[in-house]
Amino acid sequence: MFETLSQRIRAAVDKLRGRGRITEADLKATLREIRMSLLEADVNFEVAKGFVQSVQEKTLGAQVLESLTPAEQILSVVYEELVKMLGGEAKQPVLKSEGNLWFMVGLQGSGKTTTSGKLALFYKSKGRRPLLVAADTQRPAARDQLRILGERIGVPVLEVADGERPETTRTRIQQHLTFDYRDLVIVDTAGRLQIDEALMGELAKLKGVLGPSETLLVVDAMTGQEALNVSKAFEERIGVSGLILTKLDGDARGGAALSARHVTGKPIYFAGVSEKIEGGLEPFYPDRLAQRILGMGDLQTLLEKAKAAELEAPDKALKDITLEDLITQMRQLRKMGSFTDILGMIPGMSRMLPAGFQVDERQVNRMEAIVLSMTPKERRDPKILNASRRKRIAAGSGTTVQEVNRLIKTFEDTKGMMRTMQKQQGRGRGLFRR
RNA sequence: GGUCUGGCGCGGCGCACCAGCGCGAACCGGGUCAGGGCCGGAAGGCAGCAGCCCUAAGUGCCAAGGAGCGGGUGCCGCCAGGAAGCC
Repeated sequence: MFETLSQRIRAAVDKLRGRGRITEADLKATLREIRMSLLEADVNFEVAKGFVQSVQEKTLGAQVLESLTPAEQILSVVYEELVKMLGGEAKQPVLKSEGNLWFMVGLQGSGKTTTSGKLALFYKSKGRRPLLVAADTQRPAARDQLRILGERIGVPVLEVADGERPETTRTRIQQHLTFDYRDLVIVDTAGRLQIDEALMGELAKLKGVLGPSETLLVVDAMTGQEALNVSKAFEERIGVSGLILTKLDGDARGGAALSARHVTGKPIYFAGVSEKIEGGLEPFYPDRLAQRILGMGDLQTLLEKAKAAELEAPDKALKDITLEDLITQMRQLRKMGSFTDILGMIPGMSRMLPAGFQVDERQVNRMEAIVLSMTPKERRDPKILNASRRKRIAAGSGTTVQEVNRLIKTFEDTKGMMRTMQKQQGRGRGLFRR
């Protein structure tokens, strides 16, 4: 998917490559091509228009960075905007520690049932205990499908009876939970080939009775703009909290996927990337998709260059690592094994480490908890952490003020270290940033 | 009779009280509370930060609706006053 779009955008930008200067006319021509390719990819007209416009504004207003060619700069703006269009930060549905009830809605053929299975497996592998509910009261075949799926992935499936009333379904779910405790109930609702009033009414009623904590709309990415109308209808009649795009691996043009976030205003939680149940569903990452569209290789180097350029720009604030980066790194290292072992392998690293840097998994979890207890502002700018804030964070994360202090110290040290390394050789970046 | 003055009405413009919409609390608001914590042998409980949702004081937008205020306001309407001049 996106191959055509990807090629066309890159071709458009490539034309500017190797040029030292570009005029506004050049830019306009490029943007026009990008817009055309977006439209051809079936991106919503308004979205495409807005996209091109903000790229233009940003590009014209951009500060000229010496180390980047004009083409590279435009590409990086396009990338940023693309990420924004896709929803910016990746979002995930809210998971409480128990009593989660998720409603899967969508048209028949959107892959709703398969997706329910994938979701169940996804969370099962994360240590949750899911329960699938086959809630199509009219088509036994749909229930069979889910039952077979459930057996395959080892997740129990509760089937409704033909014409069963919502109240009965609710009671049966509750009964099931008393003898087999489950913390995530995924309700696979009935689907139709098209939107019809009767179905909507039924779903709305079932939703009212069950009171789901999330309502996930499954949308077939291949259906193009029509998918957006479907989304709107579901949002109006039933209310949707997030989207799951399926069949992203298909050869469709993908415009719907690109516009969905913008048009519906709902975050895309997951994307179905293969027909396989195992690993066929991935959390939706706007930045990764954007990278795929624009071509990974180009972007990797480009983003690094752009960041480096920013670092060198004298008055622009140094783009330091943030507390979140620190945690991401720690998580990765936690997965790989002992922290100190890894660092020890890097020549000269061990002596740069603050004393007492030994970290075990439990410790990393606690550090993570500390960061997670901070407000976004605090994570960005730890300087504002005064005594009362530290006290709050410690209490909220189940740690002590001393531990909070230690984390901040570690962070500051690391930051200092990064700066030194960047200044010294502009290399070594790879360790703490990807 | 008009020009002129005053009052009322209508219209316009301005203000912005209500309504509407948005933003809005690190902790010292509410809900939900991931992560982490606490109690417990366990089963289970409990407190609770961030986030998210809601809300307060605020604050911004709006000026179509409700209530009102203000004019170097209108070749607007009605009433009243009229010294001189002018038509």
